[in-house]
Parts: sequence; C-alpha cells; structure tokens
Amino acid sequence: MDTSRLFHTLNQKVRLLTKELNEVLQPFQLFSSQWTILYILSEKGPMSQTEIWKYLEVEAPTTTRTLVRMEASGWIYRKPGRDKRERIVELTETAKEKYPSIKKTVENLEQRLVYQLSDQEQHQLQQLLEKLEENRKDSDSNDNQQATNMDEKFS
Amino acid sequence: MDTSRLFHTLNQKVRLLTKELNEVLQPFQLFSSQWTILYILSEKGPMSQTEIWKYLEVEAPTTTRTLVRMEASGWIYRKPGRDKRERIVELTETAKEKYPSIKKTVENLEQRLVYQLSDQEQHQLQQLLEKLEENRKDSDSNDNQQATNMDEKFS
DNA sequence: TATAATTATTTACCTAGATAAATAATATTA
DNA sequence: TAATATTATTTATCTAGGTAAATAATTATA
Repeated sequence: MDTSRLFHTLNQKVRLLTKELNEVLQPFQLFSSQWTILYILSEKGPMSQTEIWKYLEVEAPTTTRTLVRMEASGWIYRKPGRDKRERIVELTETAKEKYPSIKKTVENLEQRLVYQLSDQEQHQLQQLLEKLEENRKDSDSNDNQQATNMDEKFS
Repeated sequence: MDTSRLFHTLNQKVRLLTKELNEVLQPFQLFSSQWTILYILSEKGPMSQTEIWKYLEVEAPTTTRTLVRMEASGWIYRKPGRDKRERIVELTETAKEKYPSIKKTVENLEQRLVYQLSDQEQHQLQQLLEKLEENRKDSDSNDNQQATNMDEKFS
C-alpha cells in the first residue's frame, strides 16, 4: 500500500473542502473555523473557552484568536464564568437568527461533497478515519520502531 | 448519516497527522509542507515552480513562500528555466544526502498512523477519499444539485 | 508591429494551525 | 499562611493555507 499517497490525498481533500466551505460562507462574512465555533455553540449552548478548544481538539491560542475576531464581528460575546479566569462564550442574538440559514447552506455543501458516496460508504469512511492514529502519546516519540503490540489500548 | 461529524473527523485527523509529522521532522529542521516538496523533488526530479504547485494542488503564492524558506535553509536552489519567467527548483546536494534517512523517519510515522488499518482498509480509505468532491467547478457553484454522473473523469 | 492577453512568479495581506512564554486567578501544600 | 503548583487565558511568533493584485516576460492578435 502506498501510504504516502494516502496521506497526500487526505491533505489535499481537506484543503479543498476547507476552500469550498470558505466560499459558501463568504456571503455570511464567516470563515471556516468561525463556522465550527458557531456550530458547536448552537448545538451545545454556551461554553467556556477551554471547553471549546478541548472539544475541537485545537490549541487554546488558536481558539482565543478566532473568538476575538468573532466578538469583533458580532457573532459572540464573552461573559465572566465561575472564576475570574474563566470566560463563557455565548452567541449573540443576530448569530442565533442567522444560524439556521447558514446551517442549511453548509449542509447543502456537505451533501454535494459526499454526493458520490452511499450512506454505507460514508459510514465506512467515518470508521476508517477514526481508526487512524488512535495509538497516542506513549513511548515518547524518537524510537521509531514500535515493536509492542498495542491492541489492548484501542477501544 | 451525520455528515458534519464526518467532516469534523476529517479535519481533526489531518490536523493531528500534520502535528505529528512536524514533530518527527523537527530533528531535521524541516516542516511538513517543506517535506512534501522535498519528497516530490526527490521522486520526480527538478521541476518548475508551477509544476510543483499544480502537482500539490496548492496556490502559487503558498509554494513561493515555502520555496523561499527552503532556499534560505539550504534545501533547494532555483535556477533559470526555458523562459526568463520560469524558475526550475532543484535539490541541493545536502538535501539529497539527507533525504533517505528523513524518508525512513516519515515512513515509520506513516506506518504507525495506519497501524490499525489492514492493507485492504487502507485501499478502501484511499478510494473513499478520492470519491469526495470530484464533482468540480461545473455549473459555477450555487446550484447544489449536481445531476450529472461524472464517473468517467476518474482514472 | 504595436496592442492585448496570457503565463510565471512575487508581494501584500487575510485566516488558521502550532509552540513558548507571560499573566492573573485559584488551588495545593509545606 | 506563605510558597508552590495548576488553571484559564492571552501575547508573541512561527508555518501554511488562501485571495487579490502587481510585475515581468512571452504569446497572440488586430
């Protein structure tokens, strides 16, 4: 199996998908990563910043910056949390109003992108992707030969 | 099928893979996108800049910048092409010397990442990924229903 | 052949990922 | 309680993707 081709394809696809997502979001003055945050806040309600970046599996500074932009453009606001450290992120009223139509647009795009995949194939793809890289942070890098069988670590 | 979850997973996986790639490349003072260029120049020989970005399916300015960095750090040099416009990119001697050991390192990483996938599953994943979004640039965006079957375009 | 269009590359400037380190607040512990 | 560690967020600074527009060279065309 040509593994490097597989990773090449993975990268290319994600780049193209992000590009198209940005295109359909442009009329709403939104960018892909901002959409992601809009989405989870809509689905899950207000969250602290830490909850957001942990959920999205990105780093904290990345999230901070995106939130600053979204606050400046009126999508979210940040109110004090339980601590003086914590900040809770909540959607503005206009964000909540705009959400349904944006969601429809994104769903349309996603349907177009998976157009050629049957429902079963989509499930397959999901599962195969989830099987990638689940052996995390063990013998800290460097020794490239992972001789140990780590099957028992995978759920 | 939860399509948004599928795209979420796709994005997360690619981010994690890139992160790990950067980690194993760090000892060589290389970054992921630089590795990609090093790889194709090693496999395919000298290429013009346009050939590079078309092959990688990224935009020209992205490639320009990465090449500038790689030239500064001694991985490549750029010599005149057939035109006074064109520039041909070629690996330096030190790059060629270092390549085999870097390649081994990356291959080890890739094997670790696909560890849980059988050969057949890797093929499946490759094919499913390729089925994503192959309906390109037709009736210029907006009308989301792509009725035409375009199977014959895929090799 | 002068003008217009195209091609190859670059520059300027966005968003978005990362790491390292700073700050401020809170929690732990000696 | 004072000192230390942890937590939440931010700031600074990288790489890497994108678009729009500039530049210079070449090709096509009126």
